[in-house]
Amino acid sequence: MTTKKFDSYSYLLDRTARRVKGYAQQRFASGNFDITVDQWLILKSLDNDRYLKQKELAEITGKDNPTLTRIIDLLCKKGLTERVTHKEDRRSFTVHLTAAGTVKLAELSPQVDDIRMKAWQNLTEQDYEQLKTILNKIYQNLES
Amino acid sequence: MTTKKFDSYSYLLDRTARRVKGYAQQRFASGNFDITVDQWLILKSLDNDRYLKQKELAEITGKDNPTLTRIIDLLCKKGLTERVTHKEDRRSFTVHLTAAGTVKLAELSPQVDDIRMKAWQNLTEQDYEQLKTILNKIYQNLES
DNA sequence: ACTTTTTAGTTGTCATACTAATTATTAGTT
DNA sequence: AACTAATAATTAGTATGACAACTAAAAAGT
Repeated sequence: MTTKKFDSYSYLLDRTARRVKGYAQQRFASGNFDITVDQWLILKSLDNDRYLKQKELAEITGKDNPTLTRIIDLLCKKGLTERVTHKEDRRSFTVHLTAAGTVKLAELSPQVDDIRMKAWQNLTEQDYEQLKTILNKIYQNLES
Repeated sequence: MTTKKFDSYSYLLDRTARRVKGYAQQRFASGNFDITVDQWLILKSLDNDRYLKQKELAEITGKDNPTLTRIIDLLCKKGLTERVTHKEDRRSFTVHLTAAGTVKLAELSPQVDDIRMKAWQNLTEQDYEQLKTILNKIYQNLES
C-alpha cells in the first residue's frame, strides 16, 4: 500500500511550516518587533503606498476574511494601518499604512530577511526551485 | 539581494500546509467523521493497543503539552480515548484507545489514506523524496 | 532526611484558522 | 422601480498553537 505514506507527508509538511513560523515568531519576540509574523505579512503587502481592499489583502496573503478583519483590527490598534472608506463601494474599506506603519516596515525589513534566511541555509539553489515547484503542484491539486 | 525571496518561500510553505490540512478537514466534515485532522493524528498514534504518556504523544505528534491536553480532552469527551493513571508515575496518565476509538480508527483509516492521497497526485516518486529531504533539512536548520 | 530542581500535566491568555450566520450595500433580473 | 442574488466586512463559535504560570509529584544534590 503506497497510500499510507501520504498521511505522514502531510504531517511532515505541517510540522515544518509550524517550525518555520514559530522560529520567526520567536525572533520577532526577542527583537521586540511588537508584531506577529502574520501581521508582518500584511504590512509587507501594503508597501509602496498601496490602498488595498480587505478582500484583495485576503487574496494576496492567502487568509480568509474573518482572519483578515482581526489582523487589521490589531494593526489599526497598534497604529500601523488605517481603514479608509472606499469611495465607490461603501461596503469596502481600503487599508493603508500609517506613517508609523511605513517606518516599522522599513525598520524591520532587513531584520526579517535575515531571520527568514536561517530556515533555508544549506539548501541549494536547486532545492529552492524544487521545493517551490512541488509546493505549487500540491496547492493546485487541492484547488477548488 | 537573494535574501528577499526567503520571506516568500516561508509564505508559500505556510499557505500550502494550511491548504493540505484544510482540504482534509473539509473532507472529514463532509464525511461526518466527527473528528478533526489533529485528533485523527492522535488516534493513529495510539494504534496497536498502545498506552502512551501525553508527553510521548506530544513528542510523536509534534505538539506541545497544552495543545495535547486539549485534544485529549476532546477525544475523551467523544469517548474515543481514555486516560489511565500511570502505575509508577503518579504525575502521568497514559492515553489509550477505547473500543469505540479502535472502531473509529479502523473505519476511517482507508478513507483518510484516500483523502490524503489527493494532495500528492501528479507528483513523482522523486518529488516525494526531494520534498521529504528538503523539509527535513529546513526543520533541522531551526532545531534549537 | 531535607532541600532543590525537574518533570508531567493543567489552566489561562492571546493570535490564528475555519465555518456559519448577519448586516449593509451593490449588481442583476424581471 | 421592485425584487432577488451576490458581495464586503463583521461577529460568533470552536479548534489549534504558542507562551507563561501553576500544581503535584518525582529525581537529584547535599
